[in-house]
Amino acid sequence: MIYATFHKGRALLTGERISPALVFNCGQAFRFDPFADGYLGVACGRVLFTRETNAGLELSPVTPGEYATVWAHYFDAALDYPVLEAEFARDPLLASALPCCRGMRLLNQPLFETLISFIISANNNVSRIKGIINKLCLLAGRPLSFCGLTLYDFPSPAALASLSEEQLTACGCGYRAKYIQKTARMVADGFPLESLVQMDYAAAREVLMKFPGVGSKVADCVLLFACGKKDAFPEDVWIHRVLCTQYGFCAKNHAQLREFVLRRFGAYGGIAQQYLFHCARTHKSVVK
DNA sequence: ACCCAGGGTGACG
DNA sequence: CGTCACCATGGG
Repeated sequence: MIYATFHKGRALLTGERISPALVFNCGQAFRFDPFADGYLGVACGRVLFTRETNAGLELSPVTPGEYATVWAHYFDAALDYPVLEAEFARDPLLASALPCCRGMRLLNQPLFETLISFIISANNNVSRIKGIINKLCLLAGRPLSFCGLTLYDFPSPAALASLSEEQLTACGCGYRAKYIQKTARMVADGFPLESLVQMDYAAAREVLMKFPGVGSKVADCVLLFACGKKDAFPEDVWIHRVLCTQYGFCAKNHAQLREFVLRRFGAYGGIAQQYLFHCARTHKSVVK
């Protein structure tokens, strides 16, 4: 259980450990970077500075109202991670991944931003993904000020849709420029993205995969990181190697993967995936 | 020069 | 349903 207290424009979260370094560097979010003794970034249209202290996780600038309406959900405060991890620990292989994931947490991120970000992620690496997104924000995002600095919000669907393919290519989008433009236009033209949250996993996935540049893996990332579908299990090259080498299961298609994952990890398989993914990526030799 | 990165698309069997 | 060439881009 997470408890929030407030003092002088800051929120202090206690009860469950949340590590900004882990949360913002595990490949789920691309807009937070080290700043001073914490991490600074933009999410949900606001600048946020986070800092891990002995007392807990500090968030600023945050009012009690903003925490209640925005950040509690963003940091997935309703889900008890220690309880979940205790459940995970019953799986010996997953248990061995827990130590390198202390303070891990899945964020509930804005839908449009997540959709575009993971279209960009296709056949790409994290540092380049961050660079591309940063340029898009600089070009078409609303400016936000913080301590004399100017940061930029992620572009609205309309703002992103208004960019030319040349502008998108100039940001480093490469062959994904067309996908981004088409997807942004579909959303700007009124596609009800938020309706995905109410749909079940299979239905929402089917809808998402109709967007250009969204295939099996990107759809699962959006479902897990922005639609609250904790059973979505994105399978990239890393997690494929983990399942294959450690679990002796090499999925041949999505149906088979889903069956295995549900049986092995249950309704929170997507979170298990994130733990295994992060552990594999930080100890490359284990699986490579 | 080659390989890889949180893959998707389209063509073809 | 499965495979496979191709797709920009930058860093190792």
